[in-house]
Parts: sequence; C-alpha cells; structure tokens
Amino acid sequence: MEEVMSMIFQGLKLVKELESSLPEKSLEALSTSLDEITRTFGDANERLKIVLEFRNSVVVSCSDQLLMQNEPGLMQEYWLRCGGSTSSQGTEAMTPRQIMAVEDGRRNLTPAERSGGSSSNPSTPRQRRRKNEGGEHVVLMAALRTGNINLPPDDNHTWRKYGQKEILGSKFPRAYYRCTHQKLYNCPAKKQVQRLNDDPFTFRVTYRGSHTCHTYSTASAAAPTTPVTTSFSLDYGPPFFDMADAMMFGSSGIGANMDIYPFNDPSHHDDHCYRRSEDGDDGDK
DNA sequence: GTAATTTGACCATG
DNA sequence: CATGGTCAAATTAC
Repeated sequence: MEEVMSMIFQGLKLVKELESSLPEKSLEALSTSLDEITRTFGDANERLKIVLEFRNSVVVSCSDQLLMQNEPGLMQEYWLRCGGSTSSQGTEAMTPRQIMAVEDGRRNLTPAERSGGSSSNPSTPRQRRRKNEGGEHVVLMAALRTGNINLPPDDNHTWRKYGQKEILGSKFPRAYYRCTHQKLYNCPAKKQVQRLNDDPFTFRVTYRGSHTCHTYSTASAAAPTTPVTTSFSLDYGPPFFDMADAMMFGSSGIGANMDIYPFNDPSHHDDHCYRRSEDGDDGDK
C-alpha cells in the first residue's frame, strides 16, 4: 500500500510541476506531462487493484477506504497530508475550493477593486502608501468551512502578523503579515489577507516581495511522508492543495473559473526582494 | 524568557 | 485631509 501511495504522490508531484509551469508550457510538453501523469496514476491504480485483490474482503481502515474509493479521495488525503493545515477530521463539509484567480503581479489594483467598489471617490484612485515596488500577486483563497474560518489558509510559509486595519468599504479588517524570517534572512516577503465582503469564506491574499528565506511552515514541511521535492513551491508556493482541489472539486467547486488558473504564475520574478532599497520598505525608519 | 499578536499612533501618498 | 501601510509598546501565548 505504501508503494501505491508513493506512486500517487509521485503523480501528484507531476501534477504540481505541470501546474507551476503551465503558462509557458508548449503543447508538446503539455502532452508529455499529461502522459506521464496518466501513466503514473494508471500504474498506481494497477498496483492498487492487486492490493485490493490481495486484501479482498479484509476490513480496511477508514483512511484506507478513503484512499481506495476514488481518486478524489486520494486527493483529499494528499491535501490533508500536505498542509491542509487545520481540521484533520471532518473534511466532508470543507469543500476546499481554492485558488480562483490570480491577477497579474505587476498590475496596480484600483481602490474600487480593493474595497469592493465602495470607495468614496472612484475617479481618484488611491494607492498604497508605498509605490508599487514591482511584485504584487493577488490570490483568492477559500477559508476552511470548519473550525476557525478566521484563520487564513496555510500557504507553506510562516508569517508574522504586524498589523491589522479596518478598510474603508470592507466589512472585515485587513491583516498584514510579513515573513517570520524577515530579520534572519532579510526576507522581504509580505502579504495582506482580507475577507471578501460578499463571501466571508473567501480571502483575498495579496503577496508582495519574494521569499528569500526558502523556509516553510512546520505544517507543510512535515506533511508529505514521501519526501516530495518541493522545488515547485520555492517561491510563493501556493497551497499544495490547489491543483488537487481543482481536480477533485473541479466539477462542483470552482469549475468554470479554472481557466484563470495559473496562480503559480512566477511573473513576479523580480528579485528586487533581496535588496531593500534605501527607500526602506519598512524597518529602517 | 521568548516569540507572536494586538492595537493605537505615526506617516507617506494622492 | 482621508486613507492605507507600518511601527512599536503592550499584551498574550507558548
């Protein structure tokens, strides 16, 4: 069974790799990747059938049942193992629909977009205090439906909250985070987390600056029992579960939105991050 | 004791 | 001047 799991994780890894390189993938390469993924899962399935035959009527554990039922189940297991952070049980109500859209990192959002359009004067866009420093990466993420929905989704990095503010036109405050390792590694990564007015189960997460620390939260670091090489998530590393979720809930979850899916878009390859200019992003006041 | 979070104040920007 | 982003002291959690 472990071998099967290993193959499944291998397949998921391939999926993830495909996902991260999707935007610039040629059709040929895409086909090759899909073949590889299909073959990997097919092999896993073959192995699984052998295992099933072997076990036959043996009572299986709950988790094994989960894994054997179907691929979505496997995905869910994977999701749990790979940093679906909270709610280790009772995932049935969770429906972790996830990443839905990414806006190009270099685009400035208008206040109307930020605040849901209720800005007092839409014709005079207000900007952040700091000018756009190049990399901004907006992702919509679903909150967990169980447990504390106030917790932002785990994204495989450790963040330290440094501020929270009521935003005009927003029902919910915006939380400001920076990388825990900001000082240790001079890591400039930051993010803002805000719940949407019309959907409190969805967070708009705005990332700024790239991680230079390349360290991960304990949850995700400890997650895969199979030592999946995580080269694909070195940067912002959106949650592990995004693609898996897309696959398992694609038909019922976010469905049609998946075409705007390249959330792993490394378009913010600006590595301005390693250098904090004299302008002083913060800290050097 | 250390690290993280909270929260009011400060400040840059338009 | 209003607003959003950040700082930093106080508080809380581990």
